[in-house]
Amino acid sequence: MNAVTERRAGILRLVVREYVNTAIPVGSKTIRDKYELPASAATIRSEMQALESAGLLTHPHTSAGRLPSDQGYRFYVESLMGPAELAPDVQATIRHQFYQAPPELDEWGKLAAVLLARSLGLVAIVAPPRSHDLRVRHVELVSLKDVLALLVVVLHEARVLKQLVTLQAPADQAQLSVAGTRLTEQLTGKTLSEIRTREPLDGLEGGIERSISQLLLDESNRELGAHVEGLSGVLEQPEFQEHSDALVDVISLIDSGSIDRLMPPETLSDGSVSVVIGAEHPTQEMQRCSVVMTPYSASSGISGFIGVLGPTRLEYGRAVAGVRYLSSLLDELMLDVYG
Amino acid sequence: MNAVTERRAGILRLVVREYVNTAIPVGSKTIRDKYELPASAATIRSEMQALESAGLLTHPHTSAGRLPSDQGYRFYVESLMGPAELAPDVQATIRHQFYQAPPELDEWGKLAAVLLARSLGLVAIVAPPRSHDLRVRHVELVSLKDVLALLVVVLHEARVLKQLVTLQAPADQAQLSVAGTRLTEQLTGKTLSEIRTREPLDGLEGGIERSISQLLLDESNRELGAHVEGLSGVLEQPEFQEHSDALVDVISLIDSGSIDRLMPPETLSDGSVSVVIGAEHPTQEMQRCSVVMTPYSASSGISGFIGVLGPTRLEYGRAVAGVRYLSSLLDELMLDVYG
DNA sequence: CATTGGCACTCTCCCATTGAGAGTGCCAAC
DNA sequence: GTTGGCACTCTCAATGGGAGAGTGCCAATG
Repeated sequence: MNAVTERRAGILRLVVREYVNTAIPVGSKTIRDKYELPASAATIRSEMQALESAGLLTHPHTSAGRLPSDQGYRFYVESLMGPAELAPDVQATIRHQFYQAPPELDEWGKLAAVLLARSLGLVAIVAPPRSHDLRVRHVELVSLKDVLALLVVVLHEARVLKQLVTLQAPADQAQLSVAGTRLTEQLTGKTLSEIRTREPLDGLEGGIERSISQLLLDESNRELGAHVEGLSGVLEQPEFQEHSDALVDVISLIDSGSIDRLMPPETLSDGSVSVVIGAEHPTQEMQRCSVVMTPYSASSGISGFIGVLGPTRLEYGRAVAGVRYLSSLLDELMLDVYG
Repeated sequence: MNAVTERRAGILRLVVREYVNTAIPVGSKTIRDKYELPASAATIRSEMQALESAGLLTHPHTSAGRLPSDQGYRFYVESLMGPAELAPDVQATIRHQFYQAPPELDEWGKLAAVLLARSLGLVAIVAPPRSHDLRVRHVELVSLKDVLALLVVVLHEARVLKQLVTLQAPADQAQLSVAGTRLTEQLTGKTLSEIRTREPLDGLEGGIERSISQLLLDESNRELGAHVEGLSGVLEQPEFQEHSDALVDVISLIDSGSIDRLMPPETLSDGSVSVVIGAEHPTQEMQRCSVVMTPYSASSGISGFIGVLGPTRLEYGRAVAGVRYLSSLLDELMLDVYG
C-alpha cells in the first residue's frame, strides 16, 4: 500500500524539485501539466496520497497542494538526488580564485564562505580547524619601548601568535634577540604541556617562557573565528518573510556565535558530507532549517568544518556538491602548504 | 506662531521620551495623564499643532498620536537631551572589564562592540584605526620546509603581518635568520613608499624585500576587520517587525561589509560624537535608521570609529553617553600601549 | 484492478462592511 | 490663552460572502 514504487519516487522527485523552485505547495494538476506525465491528475493524486501516508509528503491544509516532509527531503537526498558534483568548468573557476588569493588559512576560509553563500543564496559557515596541541616553532622578541616588548610565537602550522609583554627590567633589542634565539632552541617542537613539565628557565627568559605558556593556553581556549556569510541572501527567502520569528531565532544563534549549536559536531559523520534536515536538528531553533556540512582537514588535531544553512526547502543537490568540492579544495590547499 | 517656546520644548521632550519607550504614537491625553502637566489635553493639542507646523512632530495619519520627526529628534539631541554621561559606577565596571582583557586592539574592539550592543539593544560597530603609512619595525623569517618559509613583519604599532613565501633556492634556518637580521637593519622605520624608492637588494634578501612590499600593500588595501555585534537585539524592535524590508536592506549592507555606507566617514565631525538621524543619512537604505558614532585614536594615521545603529526611535542620551565613554576609553588604552 | 473523469467539499485568500476606540480639529465659552 | 465639548476621521479587528485551487471519493472504463 504505502510502498514507494518507481512511479511514486518519480512523483516525489518532481514535487521536491517544483517546491524547491517555487515555494508554493504543488498540486496534482501542476505536476501533470508541467512535466507531461503519462497519467491523469486523479492518478497522481492517489499516488500522492500514498506518499503522504508513507510520511513523505504533507498537507499545509485540507485543500492545498503537497509539499515534502522532512522525511520526504531525506528520501530525496538519500535515493533520488543522484550524485552531486560541480561541473568541471565551475570547479576550475573556483580553484583559480583560490590560487589567486593570498595563501592564508583565513583568506581561504573567507573566500570559501563567500563563494558558497553567493552561489546558493544560503548562509555559509566556515570554521577553521584547531590544532589539538599547539607546537612552538619559533620565538621572537621585538623591543617596543623601555620595558615594553612584543612577543611573537610562530606555531607549527604557520600560525602566528603575538602578545605585548612587560619586562621585569629594561632590555635592548640585542638582548631580546639573544633571548628569542635561546627560547627558540629550548622550545621548538614543544607543546604547552611539555613546556609546563620542563624545568623552568629563570631571569628574562623565564618570564617570557611563562608568557608563552599563557599565550598558548589563551589560544587553545579562544573561540574559533568562523566565517559567516550570506545572511542577506537568506533573508529574502519567502519562508522567512512570513515566519520572521524563526529567522530571528536563527540570526540570534549566529549573532551570539554559538556555531556549534548551528552546526552541531555530533551530526558530522565520518568525513563525508552530512545533511541535517529540519526536525532532525538537535537545536530547537533550527528545526525549520536544514544544514549541509562536512569536516575538512581532519589530518591532525581537531578538524574544521564547512557548511551551509537555509530553509528546509533548499537545493540539496547543489548544496552538497558545493560543500563537498570546497571542502576537498581546502583540504588540498592546506596539504600543499602546511604539509 | 511656530516659535518653540519653553512649554512646547517641554512637550516635545515628553513626546520623544514616551515614544522612544513605547513605540506608540503619543496622544495629548496620554501625555497629560502620565506627566501631570498643568494644562488640559486641548491646550497640549494646540501646542502639538504648533510643534507639527514647525516640523518637529508628525502624524502617521489624521487621527493618531504624534511622534517626533527627524527634525524633532534633531532638536531633542541638540537642545533638550542634556549632557550625556555614564554613571561613575557603570564607567568603573566597564573600565575594569577592559583592563581584564588581553591587551590587543582587536580584543578591545570586540569587547567595546559587545558592551555597547548589549546595553543599548542596538547594532554596534567598531572599526579599528588604520595607519596611513605602515612602518616596518622588525623582519623575521622562519623556515617551514625546503623552499617554503614564513615571513613575519612587525609594524610600528605592534601589528604583526605574516605571509608564506616560496624561496628561489632552499635555505636553512640559520641563513634565514641572517637574512631577517639584515632586512631588519635595512628596513626599520621605513614605509612602503620609502622601501620602493630604495635601491633594491638582490639575491635571497631581494626576493623577501619584494614580498614585504607586497605584504604592506595588501595590508593597506585590506578592508578593516570591523566588529559588528547586536544584530539579534535590533531584530526585536517593533519597527522592523513590520517593515521587514527596511531591515533586510540594512542587514544586506552590514553583511556585504560596506561599513562606510553604514557609518559614512563624511558625517564624522571633528572628534566629537556625531548623531545622524533618519533622512540625514547619505545612504538611501539607512534613512529609517539613526547612527551615533565617533572617531577614536586619531593621533596618527586614519582613525578608527565606534558607533551604534538602530531605528530613529532610539535612546539618544544613553547611546551618546556609551559611545563617548567607550571611545575615550579606547583612546586611553591605545595611548597606554602604543604610545 | 489500475486508471480515469466527474463532482461535491474544504480551505485559503481577498475584499467590502461594520462597529469600537482613540485622537484630533475646531469652536464657543471662560 | 485656556478649557470643555463635540463632530469627525482614521485604524484596527472581526465578520461574511465569493472566487479559486485542490483534494477526496466514486462510479465507470479498459
